[in-house]
Amino acid sequence: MTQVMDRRAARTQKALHGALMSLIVCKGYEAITVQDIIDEADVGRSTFYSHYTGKEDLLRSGFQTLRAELAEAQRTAGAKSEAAQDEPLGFSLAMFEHACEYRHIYKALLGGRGSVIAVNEIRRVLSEIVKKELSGVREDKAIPQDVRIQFVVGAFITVLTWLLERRPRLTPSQVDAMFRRLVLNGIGPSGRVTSGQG
Amino acid sequence: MTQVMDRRAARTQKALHGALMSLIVCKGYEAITVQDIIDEADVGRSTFYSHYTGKEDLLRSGFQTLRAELAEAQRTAGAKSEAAQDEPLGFSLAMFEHACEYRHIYKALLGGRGSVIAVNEIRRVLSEIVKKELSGVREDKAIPQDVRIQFVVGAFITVLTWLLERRPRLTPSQVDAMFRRLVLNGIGPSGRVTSGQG
DNA sequence: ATGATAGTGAACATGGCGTCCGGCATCTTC
DNA sequence: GAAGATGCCGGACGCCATGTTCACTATCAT
Repeated sequence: MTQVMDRRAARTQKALHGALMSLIVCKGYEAITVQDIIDEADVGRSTFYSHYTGKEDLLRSGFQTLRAELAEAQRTAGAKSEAAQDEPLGFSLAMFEHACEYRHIYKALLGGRGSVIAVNEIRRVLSEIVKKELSGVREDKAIPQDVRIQFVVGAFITVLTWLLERRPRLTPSQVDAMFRRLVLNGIGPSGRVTSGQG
Repeated sequence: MTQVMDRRAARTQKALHGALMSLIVCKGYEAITVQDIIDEADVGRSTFYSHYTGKEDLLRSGFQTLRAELAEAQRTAGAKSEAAQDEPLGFSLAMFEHACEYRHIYKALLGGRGSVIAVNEIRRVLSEIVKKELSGVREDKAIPQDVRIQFVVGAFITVLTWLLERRPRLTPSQVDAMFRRLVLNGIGPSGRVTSGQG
């Protein structure tokens, strides 16, 4: 797939991806038209369609890159601190750091007018990671493993979205601590529950 | 707003809402065109645009009804079992029951090709409910209240989506138990339970 | 009965989508 | 390095959905 590709084609695809990213940051995914993309990338209309079936296809193909980058981030983070290896959910800190680095893109993708496709893709990538992390955890309760996986992924996206939209200035470590607290302990045990109704 | 409305206008709006719901179940929100809606509802094109600015507006207006219905469900559920009042997150069981009753609609709205708008609206409605429920809980940790709210809402939607897409045959009670377990205790400590859970 | 209010359906302008074809830059082969 | 093959380029075209307008008709209130 990533074989010797015509230099022209490579240049075109790179330009298209870059254009899409810029536009996502500028005006959000939904509002982007194919015309915008080819205009920004400065390529012909038919060229676009000879590479991708539409803007959705282009976006999806971009997530191949993201997947590789995340895997890389996981690897380097694992090497950096071995503590992360031991802890359950060791992936989260590296992920938060990666997300903070590409804040503007993640924000546009996850927030307000983002696309369902993007969120789903992110969910898929995260699910794979979490699945591996949870494979060593005992499963004695009545909660299926896939529910647990989706629960963790959902919580991560929740915290991440909140971070991107409300508190840009927190450090990844602080956010990670919140995330782990929520996922590992929930909201019940730590805070004393007095009465349900206020 | 809900004043004496011209019988004709009322009939039209009802027909449009019904048509939208049917179509959502049939082909999913995204694939619906205005033409589909007015065709299904058997009203003129200009009539549609005299009531709503587009299909998004029609959908949003439908959530006013949903909001009222949920409030009603909360009330009747609260009256039915007083245990739900005492427990934290007493809203969840009634919500799961409501969702199971309108399974096909929720599934089309939340699942695969659903709209961002619908999910956001559902999140908003749920956030209000959860906010009230959590108002009595102490907040001494480093986790802001709004994060906690979004965490609960996210977990609820996660479990609900999973229920709708994977396990249609579980009872609301069973699903509710799973949800509470996850939200209150998390996935970390294998058996640690502080609050008495059945 | 008579205005007033609301719905009807066809036609129109707009704009994005996806395709097609003539033209040309780049790669291969000798 | 020249000539043919490859395949990208870009403008033009048809299609479809959107949202608006207008002359006309049906229903409501007085």
